[in-house]
Amino acid sequence: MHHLSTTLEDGHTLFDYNVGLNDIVQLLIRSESEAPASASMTDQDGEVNPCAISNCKNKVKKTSSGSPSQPSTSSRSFLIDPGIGLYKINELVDARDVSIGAWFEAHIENVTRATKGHKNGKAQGKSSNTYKRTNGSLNQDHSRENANNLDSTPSTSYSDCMDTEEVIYHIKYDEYPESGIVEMDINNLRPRARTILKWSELKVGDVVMVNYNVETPEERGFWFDAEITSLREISRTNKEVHAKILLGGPEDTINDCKILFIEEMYKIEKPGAYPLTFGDGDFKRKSGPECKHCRADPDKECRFCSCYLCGGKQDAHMQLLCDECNMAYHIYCLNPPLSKIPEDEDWYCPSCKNDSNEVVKAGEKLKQSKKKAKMPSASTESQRDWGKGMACVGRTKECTIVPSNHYGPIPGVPVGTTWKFRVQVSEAGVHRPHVGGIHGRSNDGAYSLVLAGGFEDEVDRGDEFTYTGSGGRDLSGNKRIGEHSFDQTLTHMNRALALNCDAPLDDKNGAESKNWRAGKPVRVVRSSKGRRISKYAPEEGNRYDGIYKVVKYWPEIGKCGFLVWRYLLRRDDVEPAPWTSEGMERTKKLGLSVQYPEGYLEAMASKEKKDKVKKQTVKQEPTSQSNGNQKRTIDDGIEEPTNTPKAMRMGDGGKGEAFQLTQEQQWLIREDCMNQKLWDEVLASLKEGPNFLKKLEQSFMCVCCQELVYQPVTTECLHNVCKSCLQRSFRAEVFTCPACRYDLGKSYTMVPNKILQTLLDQFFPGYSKGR
DNA sequence: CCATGCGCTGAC
DNA sequence: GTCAGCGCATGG
Repeated sequence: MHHLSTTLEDGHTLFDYNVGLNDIVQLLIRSESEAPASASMTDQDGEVNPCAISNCKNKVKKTSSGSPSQPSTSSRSFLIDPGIGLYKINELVDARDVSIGAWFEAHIENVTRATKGHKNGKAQGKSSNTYKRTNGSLNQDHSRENANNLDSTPSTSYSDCMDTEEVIYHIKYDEYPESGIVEMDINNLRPRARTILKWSELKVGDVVMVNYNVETPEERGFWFDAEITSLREISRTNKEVHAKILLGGPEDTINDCKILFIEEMYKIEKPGAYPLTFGDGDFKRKSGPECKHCRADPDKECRFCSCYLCGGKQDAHMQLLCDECNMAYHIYCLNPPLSKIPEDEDWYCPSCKNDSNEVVKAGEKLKQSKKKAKMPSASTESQRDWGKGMACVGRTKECTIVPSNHYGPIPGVPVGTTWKFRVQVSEAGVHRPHVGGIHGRSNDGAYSLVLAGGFEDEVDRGDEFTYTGSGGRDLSGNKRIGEHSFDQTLTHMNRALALNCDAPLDDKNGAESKNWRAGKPVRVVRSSKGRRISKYAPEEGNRYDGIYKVVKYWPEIGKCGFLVWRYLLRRDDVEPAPWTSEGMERTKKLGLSVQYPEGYLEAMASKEKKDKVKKQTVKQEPTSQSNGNQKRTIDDGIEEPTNTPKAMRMGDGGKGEAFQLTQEQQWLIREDCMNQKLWDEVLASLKEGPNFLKKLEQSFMCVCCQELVYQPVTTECLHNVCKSCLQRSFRAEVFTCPACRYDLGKSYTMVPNKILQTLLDQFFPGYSKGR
């Protein structure tokens, strides 16, 4: 059983929630109308003495059974719901010097668990009375007639309650000389708080009640006492608040929690010091002169009914109360004044009012972000829909089998693979930037580049080519490429590419490698745009041509008249180049052809068809409008294109060349006997060539992180989960298999499957980088 | 956050 | 055919 408790000033502990089913707890009740300072209420140990409550007998409400005579017993059991430790007394059935509706502090002192089905529980022998919860409030059950004879009929209702599925709590309080039955309205639990705080009043050191959105490593969704430790103003009505969450004893305190949201904010003062009449929600907009707080005493200052602007209490019916700060305002004191009370439910005073445009209402999407507002499109009146074509689309997929800083081939992407658009090349992970020519990191190296014939003075001999760095272009006017207008420097991507060369970096004269093959590998993509200077460029789209190495790099004055950094790259790949006869044969075998974005060809075909129709019958009205919201779709043509190009039917990957396993891989697969079934399935797709790797990736995907398993633990139930994912699960005290919920047991030892890890590292080189 | 960028397409 | 100028991904 987990206790969440709060220590009161008087040293008592309040259990705030999570009192378990059938728990028996001890409860002390004290009256707010009887000052706790009263000597009769506090004994020598400083204990609150509940006897004080029964001292006054002038307000007696008799039970339906009539007699208020009480057996002298030392304990009582009551039913309450778990809560904050404060319960509202709705009905008094015994002498209490309190008025109906007053708030009491209930002190849960001790919790013991009663066994379900145990008829009398621990309360047996002592008196016990139980209440059953119905309709969300506590109603005394049919044992009420036993109230005056509890000892003789100890809790017939107790067993009744046990038969129900309701959660029942027994609260026992000590040394109560006269039996009394207090009905508790558990739906109206209020925090032990006294003063409503508004943001402006909140100070470091205040203790407030918070619930739900508290960022703590513990569970959410409960009430906490939070002692404010820091405050930072974000706006007039919003603050970033950090607090110390007080769960229970000092060891249960969580020191620095960011409070995301304070549901209700009350300052907790001395327990029992303030009549708890606030928070009923009915003083938002007053209709009469009566104020709950000052009782409309004209001499009494009251922030709830004195106009914040004129200070007057008059014309209460013309006062508005701010929903945020609860301050009162005469409608005629406002600037501009209002002629009548607004119909609208919510009203915010001038200092709390927010721009309604900034408010995100239920069901609405977030308002345009700052980023969006800063975008060039926000400040032009251009009507062009940039999202319609391929000019400005975003990715729809992301390559995750290798990290973005992966050197070398992308597993499953053979040389010769061709994509129509650069964004697809990015999605495949072959060359990530949409626009840039070089992908790299200035302190690491370059991973890939695109040959697109941007510089006339570049030479391409297929297995060797010269390349020019980036920069030196005038990009004013929000361009992505532009005129050469200044010298390039060996920084950013230029520096990255230079680092690939197996020679110490020299940003003045350049450098040449002694052993060019020792340099870092660069994936090279040739674009059809390069055709103007190179016969090796593909006819259409962007083709992956394999791995090259940087042989040397040097600065020179280019044809453009400015200094450029030039690089010599040489091919170093076992896969044949696409333009060789061997390569062409392989391309054919693998069925590699230009890949188009999903739906692209259909859309193009349907657009062409429409254009024809338009041309032929100019008078005819267009049939449908294209959907501007659908990116990646030139047109939402539904009809099947009449002559779908061959490439479409090919799909991706293609078929033909079977995937070859090395001897070692075959042996390792046989050794991984726990995954034999999975391997059998995967090996069945060996003949599908590149699809084999896709199948492999699917079969060994971790159910937790949805990525290829890393340091896989093969469970007894034959599932593969990343060790770190499984550890996370165990930390959350979930000791079952994440895939099938098979109980692994708390003491399960996680042994990574090294054979599987070796295999996956071979098939997907570098995938574990950054994991 | 800001700077960079060998694409892409509708409008002219 | 030419060209302005956009979103987006990426690195720093």
